[in-house]
Amino acid sequence: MRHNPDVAERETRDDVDGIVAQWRRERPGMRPEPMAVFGRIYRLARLVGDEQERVYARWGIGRGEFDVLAALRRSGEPYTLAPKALTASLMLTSGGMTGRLDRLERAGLVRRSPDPTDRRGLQVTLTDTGRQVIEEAADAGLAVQRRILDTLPPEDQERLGDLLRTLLAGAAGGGR
Amino acid sequence: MRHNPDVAERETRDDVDGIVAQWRRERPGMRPEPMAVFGRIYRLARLVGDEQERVYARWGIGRGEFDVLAALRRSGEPYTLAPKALTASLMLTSGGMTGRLDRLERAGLVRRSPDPTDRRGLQVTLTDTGRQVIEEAADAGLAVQRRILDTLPPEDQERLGDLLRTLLAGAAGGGR
DNA sequence: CCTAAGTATCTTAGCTCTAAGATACTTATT
DNA sequence: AATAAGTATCTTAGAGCTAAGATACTTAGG
Repeated sequence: MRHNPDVAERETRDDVDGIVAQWRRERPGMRPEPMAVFGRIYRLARLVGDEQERVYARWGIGRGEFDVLAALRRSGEPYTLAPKALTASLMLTSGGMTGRLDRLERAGLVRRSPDPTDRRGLQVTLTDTGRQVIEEAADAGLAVQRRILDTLPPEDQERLGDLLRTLLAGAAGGGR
Repeated sequence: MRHNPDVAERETRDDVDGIVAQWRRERPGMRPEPMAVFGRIYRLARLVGDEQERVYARWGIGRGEFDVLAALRRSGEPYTLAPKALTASLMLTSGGMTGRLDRLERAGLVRRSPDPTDRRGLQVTLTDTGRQVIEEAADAGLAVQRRILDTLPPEDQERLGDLLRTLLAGAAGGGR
């Protein structure tokens, strides 16, 4: 089907184009064009996300743990944040964060200590091992992204980032 | 921060730009540019996906159930597919598909019947109610996508779809 | 035919998440 | 001070997924 000579002129059809065409055939008047964008966004998120997750497994962590370690590392010295801040920036419930921190602490990648200024609170700090793990895993995950992104020439990479920035602003702003 | 006059000239910074800048400050030489694309793809998938899910809830279904009903509806008359085919096209394990079909059958949206030509197999068929639900829910979900996509002018919408098609081909091809 | 290998579906155990709520501490009001 | 309201974290129950494997049927090879 993909190599049908009838469509050789525009050899850029993919599964998503097929789905859009099916809807058009089944329900004329539906105008399913937006699916061509969001269908691909969903598939890319899943495909690339799964591939990055397989890479992170080398260090014994999943995507969720990676995100926590990355937030701590990015925050700079002393690599310390409150669970509350992590919960907010990773858009997670407090229960989910408790679980991630339990796993990371058990693996020796973070340390929990009491907040000296507020006895309700905690501080979560990257251990030396944790810092080493996140730096190696982040480089490996980035290499996965770079290899896929290099399908596009540099000027298209930048143009794609710009279009997505605008779209994300529309989704984040309008969706409340 | 977003309305800091110092950055008024390029008033297009978002959270993802901030994350990229943090990595650059913390680890010079990391070249985190690909995150500007994939970070936004992940966020869009989550934000728009969650919003569509809230819409589907009006009909008592989640994203998973929606995808099954949509695959059946798109396939055309007689709206029948084998669980095996659904499992493959939705990239799900057989256990996950069993669960979705159980819920859909309990809700009266699909019917399971034996495959007349292969006694190992089943056929899953959309009920009349199921067909009505998927048509209404698909229109409502599409409206969510269209509202967000219309942040971009029509020519950018098309350009974005083309860039994503190329990127998805690179991810699906290279990732094996 | 008969056996071995293959295929389709369901079952079970374990994982991670959310939603709701409990606990413990802090801040604001009187 | 004393009380009420607010905040940070953890706990619990339930949903939906995957991985592994059980069951039942089909197909291929001798």
